[in-house]
Order: sequence, then C-alpha cells, then structure tokens
Amino acid sequence: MLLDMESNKERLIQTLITGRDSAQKLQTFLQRRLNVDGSVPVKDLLTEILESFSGGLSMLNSSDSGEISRVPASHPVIQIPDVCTGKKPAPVVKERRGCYKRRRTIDSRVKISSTMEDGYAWRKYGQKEILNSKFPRCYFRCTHKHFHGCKAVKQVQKLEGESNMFHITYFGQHTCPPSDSLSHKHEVVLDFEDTKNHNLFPKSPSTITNIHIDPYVKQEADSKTQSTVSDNISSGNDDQSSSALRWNEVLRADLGSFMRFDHEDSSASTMSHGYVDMDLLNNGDFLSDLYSI
DNA sequence: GGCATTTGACCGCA
DNA sequence: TGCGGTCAAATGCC
Repeated sequence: MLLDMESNKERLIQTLITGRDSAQKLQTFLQRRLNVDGSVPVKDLLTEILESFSGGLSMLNSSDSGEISRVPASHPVIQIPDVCTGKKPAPVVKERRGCYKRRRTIDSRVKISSTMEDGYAWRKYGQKEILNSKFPRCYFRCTHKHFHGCKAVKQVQKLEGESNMFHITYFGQHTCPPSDSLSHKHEVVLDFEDTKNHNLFPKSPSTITNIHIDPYVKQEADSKTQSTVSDNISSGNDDQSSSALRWNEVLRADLGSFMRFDHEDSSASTMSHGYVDMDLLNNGDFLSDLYSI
C-alpha cells in the first residue's frame, strides 16, 4: 500500500512537472507570437497556471504524507475500498465533511445549447435553486469518475426566456473516453479580453455571452439557436452574416488562438471562457507552431 | 442488486 | 450570514 502511494505520488509529480513545462512553453510561444506587452490577462493566466503547478509541486515535496484527499486531517481513518473485494471497510463515524472549494470560473468553459447531451456520460449529483433564477441549476459529474478518475463536471441551467435552451458550464477536462462520437475533438479556450488591446472587435466584448461553435451544436441546433449565438456575438447587430464573417476573420486572425472575454452569467456575474472547435478554424498553422516549440 | 436520481444537510467563501 | 457547490442517505427504476 505504501509503495502504491509512493508510486502515485511520483506519477503525480511527473504529471505536474509536465504540465508546468508545457505552460512555460506556451508562455514563451505566446510572448513570441503575440509580442505580449505585459498588460494582458494572458500573462496573468499563464502566471497563475505556472504558480499552480509550482505550488502543487512545492506542497507535494514539502509533505511527507503524500495524501491528497478531501478527508480532513482530523479524520481518524482514511477509507479506501478493498482492491480485492471492492467493498468499503466498515464506516467510521464522520466528524465532519471534507472542505468544499468553490469552483473558479476562470477554469470554466461555457456553452449554450438546446440540449444537455454532449457525447459524455454524466451523473447528476445535485440540484440547487439559484437566487434570481427561474430554473434550478443542476450539477453533473462524469459517470466514469471512479473508473478513470475523470474530474470533469458540468453545471446546467435552463435559460429564462429561451425555450429549451440550456446554459452549460464545464469544469475540468475529461480523462475518460467519450461514450459516443458526439464528443468534441478539439477545443481551444479563447481569451477575448486580450483582444481589447488589439482592436480586433468592433463591438464591446463585454456583451458577448457565448462563442461555442462546433459541428455537433450546429447540427443539433436549429437556425434559432445559431442566430442566438450570432446575436450574442454581434451585440445587437442585425446583420448576422456580417457578424459571422467577422468572427470567421477573428478566428483566423493571428491571435495565437488565445483570447478571453468577460462573460455575463445569467444568474451571477462570473468570468468564463468560450471555446471554439478547431475544425472551424481550419487552420493547422497554430497547432504546428505550437507543437514545434 | 446495481445504478441513477432526488433532496436535505453540510461546508467554504464573499 | 446567505449563497453556491457538494455530499450522502433515501428512493426509484431497470
């Protein structure tokens, strides 16, 4: 058991090191590519990523316990399922639950869709009435959480005034395979706040509510859905075709494909990331550049 | 019986 | 102190 914990710790450290190195490469790449001037949220974001990895490594190195758990330190016994039987040991008296951390919306991706289906298997673990919201917010985690350790979760809330439209917020990445072919193959987090400094958007980015565009959504959503997205992007511009064209130009522009925008949540003021399917970009230069670092 | 959903309670944070 | 996120027992469904 101790050997297993040490082995897991080693792998975790290696994973964190890899992530940190990748973030550093990305930082170098973006600085070259965007000629970052230092006033950009991209830099803050990267710094935060790097600090997260470094901090995690520091905590791991400074801790001899190697235990990463929600179980509070006061817990007398850590319950670990028996590997052979799959059964949990006899329950111990719980003094208190683990510490709950509020999710950081900066790690989120937002999608507005007419369906909650996205190709992955989700299990609902909670529902909550949200203040000033007509509909409750539902909480889902990946069904394969226990099998693949998948940490992906999503929040789904029905939009007011939009018949059968759902505001879906994703947290974390899937480490498990999708249950069908509807999953997103390639996603890129966009950082539109950066564009304020580059004058790439004629309209205020703060009015943008969602930018998720992918083949699946385009296929399943009717024209109303698409116009909703376009309307959000164009901020009251009636010429949807021109706004779509503008977005096409934006997406093809040399932004290093990382942009951020302020997202006005329907229920609470949060900042989130939109994402765009790589197929839409139809531009392999970005990936080739990224991988050639 | 196994799995998913419901729902009240718990917990941290602003 | 209220709100949002999560847990976990109870319940339902197949």
